[in-house]
This record gives sequence, structure tokens and C-alpha cells, in this order.
Amino acid sequence: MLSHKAKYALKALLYLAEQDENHISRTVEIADGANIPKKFLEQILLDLKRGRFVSSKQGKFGGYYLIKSKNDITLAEIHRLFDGAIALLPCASLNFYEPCSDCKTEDECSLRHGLMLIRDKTLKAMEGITIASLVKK
Amino acid sequence: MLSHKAKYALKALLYLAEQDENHISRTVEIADGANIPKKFLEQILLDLKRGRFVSSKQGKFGGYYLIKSKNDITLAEIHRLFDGAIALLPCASLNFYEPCSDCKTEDECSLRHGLMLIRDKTLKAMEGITIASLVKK
DNA sequence: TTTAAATCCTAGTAAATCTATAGAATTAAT
DNA sequence: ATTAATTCTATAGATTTACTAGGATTTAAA
Repeated sequence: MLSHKAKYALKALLYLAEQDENHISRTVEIADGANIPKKFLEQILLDLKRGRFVSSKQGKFGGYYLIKSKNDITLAEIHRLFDGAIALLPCASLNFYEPCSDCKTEDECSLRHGLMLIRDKTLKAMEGITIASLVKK
Repeated sequence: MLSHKAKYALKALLYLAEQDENHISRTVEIADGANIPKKFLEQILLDLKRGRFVSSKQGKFGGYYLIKSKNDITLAEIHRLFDGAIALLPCASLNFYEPCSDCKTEDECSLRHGLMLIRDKTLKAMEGITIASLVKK
């Protein structure tokens, strides 16, 4: 399941993607438009900025805007930024790999192989969902 | 990501599936064999019993054994039993459906449609992983 | 140069959830 | 009866989640 943070991030990106080119959106505007608690959204937008999905203009008349094409922002990326690994166990993860502490011998984790199959399919599906694909309905 | 509970459940089922027909496994035996904390495993086995994956014999010489074919126990079922919904949001879930509280109008959740596509693919993949498929490697 | 309006930053907090552990009750075989 | 197992209930401690608070910083207009 997605965390609220990840869900809000997607909705915020969706909101930004729906605005006119060159429009700058204030946090409060996004919060109202997408029904997200404002102070919580502030943090999320900062995370999205650090992740180079959006950029911001500070000070009066400042706000946020997309710097990555809505066709190139995938669900997989947002999941990784806010909720971490897509794989079901760390030992089956590409980007968040960690060995299992409870598996006897390192590469004989009985679950690993099967979970890597799942990971590949889920990842492929998640990379197919972009902000653009969500916005046009 | 899977919880430890779900991971331990899979490993316990795997252990049971590897035993001879008619063999009854004590909790401590499974715990040692699959490297799972014994008291924690007790709870997990009770959950698996309530889910009708295993059954038990009480008292001396008692223990646990599979009552569902290892070909019919899927990752999807274990995920649902221990970690709940497979979908990324409750509004996109088949078995754990709940409407989003933060979506303006009920069926205009901007994320729902895309997440249902993911759910279908992930579910299909997870139904393809059985205890039997994990045991034979 | 002051002021207003925005982002940015660091904490903190209440609630829930997760990962176990403890101990007693129950059941069955010897 | 005794022993050895499951079963049940409660709870502790740690972590995570979902926010909230308050202020510092930045920018632009008046």
C-alpha cells in the first residue's frame, strides 16, 4: 500500500501537470485543489524538489512547478522516493538491496527467486503509469 | 514490502511443504528449521490455521501440518492474510475496498484507475507464485 | 526600507502498528 | 498423574506514520 505521503505526492504532481505552462502554484493552492493538509504538503513538495521532480520560486509570488516532463514521472519513481523498495523483501530489491538476516546461507533465501519475479513484473507495470497517463482520462 | 509476519508465514509453509506426507511438525521444529522466533511463530501458525492453510493436532505429539495443497497456496493469499490489500490504495482494492476520504467526488479519484491496472498485474503475478513453485528450485 | 507573502527548516507529538515475549490454560498421550 | 504440546490473552518496547508548530529565510512590491 502507498503511504499518504506518496498518495499526496502523486495528487500534487497531478495538480501541477494540469496547470498551464509557466504557471506557478502556491502550496496552499495545491493543498486546496487536491485536498491535502497544507503543512504536510510543504514537506512533500520539498521532498519532490530534492528528488528533482519540481522546482520552486521563493518569496512573494513564489510557488512550485514541474521541471520533469509528466511523461517521464512514473509511479515507480514516486514509490521509491516516498515508500522505498518496490520488491517485497529487501533481498529481492534492486535499489534497496539488503541481505536477509534470518536466511541461513546468503544466496539460498528460499523466497528470493520468486520475489524477484514479482518485482520485475510489478516494476514494469509501475513504470508504465506516468503522471501524464493519470491526467488524461 | 512484506511484514516479517508474512515472510515467516511463507517460510513456515515452505518448511511444512518439504516434509513427508503425514508428518506433523512441532512449532519448535519449524522455528529452528526456518529460523523464526518461536513465540512469534506460534501466533503466525494460529493465523494460518484460522486461514485454513494448516491444521493442528493438540497435546503431546501434536503439531502442525498443511491442509491445503502447496500448489494452491499463493503468495497473494498469504499477503492478504497478513499484510492486507494488494492494491496500492484502498479505493483500488478488490478485497479491502474503502473509498478515499480525501477525494472530492467518489468515483473521480484521479489515481484509482491507474492503480487498478497495477493491482491487476501484480495480483496476477502473485497468484502465479505458489508454495510449490518456491519449494522446487 | 519596510512589509507582506511565500518557501524552507527543524522539532515535536499522538496514534497506530510491528515485532516480539510472558505466562497461564487447555488438550492429548503415556 | 505427568509430560509435552497447542492455544489464548495480555502486554512491552520500538518504530513508523501522519501530521502540527513555530520560526527563519527569501523575494517582490509598496
